[in-house]
Amino acid sequence: MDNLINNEESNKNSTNIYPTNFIHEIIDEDNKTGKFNNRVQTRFPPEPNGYLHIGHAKSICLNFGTAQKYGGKCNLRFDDTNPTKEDVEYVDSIIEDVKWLGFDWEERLFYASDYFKQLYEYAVQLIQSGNAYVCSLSPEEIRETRGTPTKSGTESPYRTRSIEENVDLFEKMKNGKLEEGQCVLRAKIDMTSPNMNMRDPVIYRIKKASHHRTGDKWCIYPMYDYAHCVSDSIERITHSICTLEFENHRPLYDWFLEKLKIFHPQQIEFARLNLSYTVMSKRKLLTLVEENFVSGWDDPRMPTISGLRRRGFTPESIRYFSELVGVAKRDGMIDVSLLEFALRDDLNKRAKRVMAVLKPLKVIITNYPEDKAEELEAINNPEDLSMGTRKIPFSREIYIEKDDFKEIPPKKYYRLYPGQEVRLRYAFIIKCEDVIKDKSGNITELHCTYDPDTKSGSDKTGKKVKATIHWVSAQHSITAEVRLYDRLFTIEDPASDEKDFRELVNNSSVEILKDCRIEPSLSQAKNGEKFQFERLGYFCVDSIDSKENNLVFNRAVTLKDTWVKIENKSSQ
RNA sequence: UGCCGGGUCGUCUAAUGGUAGGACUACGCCCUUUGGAGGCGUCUGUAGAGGUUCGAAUCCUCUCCCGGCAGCCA
Repeated sequence: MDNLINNEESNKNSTNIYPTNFIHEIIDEDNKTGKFNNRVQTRFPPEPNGYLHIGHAKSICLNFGTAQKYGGKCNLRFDDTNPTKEDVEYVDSIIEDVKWLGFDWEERLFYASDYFKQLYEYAVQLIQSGNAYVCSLSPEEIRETRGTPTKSGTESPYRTRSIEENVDLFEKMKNGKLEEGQCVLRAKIDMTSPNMNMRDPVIYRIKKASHHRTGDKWCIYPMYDYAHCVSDSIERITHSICTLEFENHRPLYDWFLEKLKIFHPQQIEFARLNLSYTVMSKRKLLTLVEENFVSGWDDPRMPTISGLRRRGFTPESIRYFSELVGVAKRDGMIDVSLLEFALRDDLNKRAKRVMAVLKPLKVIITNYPEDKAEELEAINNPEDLSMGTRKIPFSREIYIEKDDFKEIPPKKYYRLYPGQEVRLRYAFIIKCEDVIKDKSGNITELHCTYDPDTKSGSDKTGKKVKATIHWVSAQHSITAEVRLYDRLFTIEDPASDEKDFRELVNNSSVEILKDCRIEPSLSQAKNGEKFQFERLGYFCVDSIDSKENNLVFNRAVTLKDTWVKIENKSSQ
């Protein structure tokens, strides 16, 4: 009985670490039947033509996570078969991002271009077995003869060329004797197939372009459908996991491997990730970069891994998010609030608390001595007392958040207003006595009194206040820039809108605050370091623009804010 | 009008012929020296119609809806 309970417990635990999904069920079944000798080998196969985004992160976590769960391996393989679109800049960024996410491909860093020679030889085999031919139709003619989804295509007049002629022409293609567009190598399958991918798809095309790895060695390059399945086969991939749009390609994937009679991995498709209020297509992301809607691929508003990293996301939070979204074949849209939840959940446990005033309002504590300053003890993280405490300076003049004062308090407003008392976090209870304004009626400062007997930790007065607000000492605090980010698009699904996505960009997706006041301990903050600014949110030192004497913080995510909800409700 | 794949709370995702559950969101309450965190609770769901069955989200039939496919892109 005890054993049974323990087993159930441990099963539960392992389920928590590796949540199951339909792909793992397939693998379980394969392991039962011994299909791949109980071996599990996956791969993450990006094309180096853009930066990785959160959708790729899901795929990375799935592929590496699946390998981990089954004691297998996951390769990193660049699908670099189109030199005109690819670049080492992207290779480098992808390597950095996958590593940062916490995954290790050990020595298994591969490129489809590593296999160009083998791919070529296999193509010759296809010709020799009568399964491929060189087609001299123009690109336009190929398109015209392909038919449409509802109308079958017609066979190319070059389909019946002799094997010798095909071998000869293919060699000429390889040797640069023929020009781009003059001919291609095609698989000989079925021009009447209801699956367009099977209507004699192109295997090789001529591209007299320099490749970022093979240079000018090749002037013919294999197409995805051919290169991908063969690359998987060469690497002895067992489960080739890809997104739904390749489902129609699976018959072709299988066809090549059957004709070549080589190791046959199983392709499995799952639904790609869509996130609300952003776009995920590389083309659109590139447009945002090129047309300066954002500052670059790593702009903190971008859904790219590098953007999220700069924004303040942690690898842990992204991996957790990937777990939360699940894996299925149903197309869907994940609410960005789930991503934010994953980050808060992580940072709540780990981020050091600190006080920062974003929109400062000066407060003079009139009954506090002018020349006095004292140090108060603050807890670094109430969720984790092992993170210790620190000292924060307190003095007669402090800054509080403008929002924490209202001359005329709305209903349910608990913070400062004339005559009202609040506690200063880790310090004293103060009471607002006077509101000082300039000639035009703007509030310039508050005069308050404090109760010396209410010091945090040693308050014996039993006084109760409705609110605790954050603050910094005016003379001790330092100035910093803080960037507040909001969603990049104004609507949930920019891709589905009839308007061009450029028109849907949120014009106020960033607010830059230059005169924020932060507690002095922050002068030591390192680039990339993350903090909770108490009551405000989680912030990350910007890794690009922040300098020792000019700190810049990015707001990664706000804290949940009950007051905002109350405020919104009463204003409706 | 072709082929392929999908339709379970607002959003994701479980239940694999046997109590429709979880997470996020929203709302409410408790707690709180962060209006944070935490705790408790509530709301809301099997696209439709038939059928098989003691019993159907699950199997069968039909209908409806959504996505993908006509690059010498991946």
